[in-house]
Amino acid sequence: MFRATITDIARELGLSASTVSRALHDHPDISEATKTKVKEIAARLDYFPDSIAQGFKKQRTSTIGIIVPEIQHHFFSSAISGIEDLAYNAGFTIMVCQSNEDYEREKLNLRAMVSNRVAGLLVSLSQSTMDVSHFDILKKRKIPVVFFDRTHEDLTGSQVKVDDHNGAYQLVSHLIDRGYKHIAHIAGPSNILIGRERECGYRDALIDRGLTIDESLIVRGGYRNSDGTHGAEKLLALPKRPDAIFCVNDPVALGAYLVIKQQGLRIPNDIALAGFSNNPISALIEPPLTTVDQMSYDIGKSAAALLLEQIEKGVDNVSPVILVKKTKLIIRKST
Amino acid sequence: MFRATITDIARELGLSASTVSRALHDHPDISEATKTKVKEIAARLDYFPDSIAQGFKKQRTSTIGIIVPEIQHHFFSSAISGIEDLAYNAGFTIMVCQSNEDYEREKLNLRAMVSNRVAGLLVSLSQSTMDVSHFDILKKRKIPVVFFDRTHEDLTGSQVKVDDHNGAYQLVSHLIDRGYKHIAHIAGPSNILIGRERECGYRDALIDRGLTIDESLIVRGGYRNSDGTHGAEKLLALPKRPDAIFCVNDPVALGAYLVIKQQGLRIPNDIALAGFSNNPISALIEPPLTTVDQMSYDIGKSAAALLLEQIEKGVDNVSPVILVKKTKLIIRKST
DNA sequence: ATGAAAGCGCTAACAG
DNA sequence: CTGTTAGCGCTTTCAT
Repeated sequence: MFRATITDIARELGLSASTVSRALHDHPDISEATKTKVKEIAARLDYFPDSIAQGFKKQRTSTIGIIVPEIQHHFFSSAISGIEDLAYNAGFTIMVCQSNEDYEREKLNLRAMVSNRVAGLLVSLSQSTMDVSHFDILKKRKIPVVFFDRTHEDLTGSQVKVDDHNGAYQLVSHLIDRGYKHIAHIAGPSNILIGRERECGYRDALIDRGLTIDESLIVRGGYRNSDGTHGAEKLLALPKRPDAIFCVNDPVALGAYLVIKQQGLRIPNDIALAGFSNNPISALIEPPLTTVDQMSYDIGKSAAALLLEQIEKGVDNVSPVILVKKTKLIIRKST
Repeated sequence: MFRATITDIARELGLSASTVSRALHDHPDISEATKTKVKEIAARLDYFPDSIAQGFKKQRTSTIGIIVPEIQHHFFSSAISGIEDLAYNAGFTIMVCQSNEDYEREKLNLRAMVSNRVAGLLVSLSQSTMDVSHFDILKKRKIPVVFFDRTHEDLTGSQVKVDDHNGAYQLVSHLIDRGYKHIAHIAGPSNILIGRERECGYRDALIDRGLTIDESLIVRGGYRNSDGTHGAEKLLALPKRPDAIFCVNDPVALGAYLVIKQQGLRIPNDIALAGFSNNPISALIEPPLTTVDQMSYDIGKSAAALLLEQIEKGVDNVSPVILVKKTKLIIRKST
């Protein structure tokens, strides 16, 4: 039940705590001789720094906070994995909260993060977040933040996302090329940019190819499985059934997939289906799903890299950027 | 750039910091009048406690540490989600590290957790962890810990897992009932208990039903997708091909699934396939996979509940338990 | 019912 | 090259 502190090492060697601290940090002022001695004793006593004490003193920890809607959503768990890998290599640990798509919980998560003096924050918004002013506190406290994937137009910090508009545009163009004429869209909520941009890509593709937009073919929901189920049920009940459905993301597409199968319809013969995100599961269903690769792991890594830069250089010395990654259309048998 | 502290509130009211601290914590000594005043000012100044300072003072934070092999594995991300939900309700936040199945990284993760003075730790071992003595530090520091899913026989703390032996036994019995005679097993590494117990369940089921065990039908690997691929390749190249394969978990089964499909074999007609964990993906492939439900989210919640109890009552006042959850056999078309 | 004071472990002026 | 000192925000014992 003994925990070695810097003072223990100092006492052992008849040095001061500050010298030991400096030696441990390879401060140039300290002689090689003492550095060696200090490190020797440190190793012998199995000393390792108390991150909490350091964080307290320095007013900032080596922890990166992450707020996502749902941890178990593949896109996010994969992004978190990318963040963790990068953070680990930079000597940071991650603290994760999930908003469960709930605005109030997102606000509390944010407080917890600030309260824990995270060095920086990585955020993907909940689908129910309309107002983003709670993030103002970060600017006030000079806490670096990078938003990824689920962003909002009123946000001022850096952002990392894929080119949602273009990804959707390409996908819908592909559907048109295949000869589909009545292409429906199960859209996301309009407060979150990715939802709006994917819908916009969908609309623009139709318009550019001379097709008319039928508003009854656009149903709006959230980003979850169940939203796909409900959306598909509505669409399939339409008097003139669509011949293709483009879903705002893969979880929604999978929800739709189940409904289509249940109703005994064949994909793509009776109705084509496409998603967005390229979850691993989409390659394995039968038929495999056409989708847009969103490079979740890379998005996580890029967002973390941007954040680390801000942490290192100071939030005031880095101007916010919006990093837009290219998507890749993955054509499979569902279209 | 102003952050209200307890001292600010104290100054504002002409009180001492200690009184304010007590008022904020609803200490019985403090009069209702001052409590009200303090809370009023606290709200006005948008005060909220500095968790780091609290943790520093109290020698323990309100953070629960989690170490898992891979965050993006559905079983783990789902368990983490369960942990986070429970932790959130109890006023804790979670800190997550992934070992990437690497023993050395697991050791460093552990240090980071201790260094961050987590209130308690939830651990699932990496597949390369043979020796678990690095966890001794937790006992020395009296840090509560609960191991879940991937455990090891030398571990002393509490554990939460499913009845792996029975789950495998039931599954293999089902295969025998179906008439399969040459049932192969792609097994996990033997250092981790779940691997050994699932294998044991497999062996016992065969023996109890009077079938002989053919060691050449047992191939050993890890817990990842690629292990399933390699395992299946070996098994399918055998002179006498097995008529069924039971895989140590769903990711491995999916790796095997791809190989079987690639080789043009039909499931289950040419060869049956079964997994373990009931990843959502396993219900959606064609044919859907027979598997064993492992209730990942619940395992996470139960482990977290056990941990919180230890944190609350003190690690010395709770005797370690091993919680074994019942599994549920999910029979689908792949068998 | 409230205050004074000490201290958790570490770092960083400032001083020598 | 090394030591002294102060203090980060909070809790808690001991006074009053």
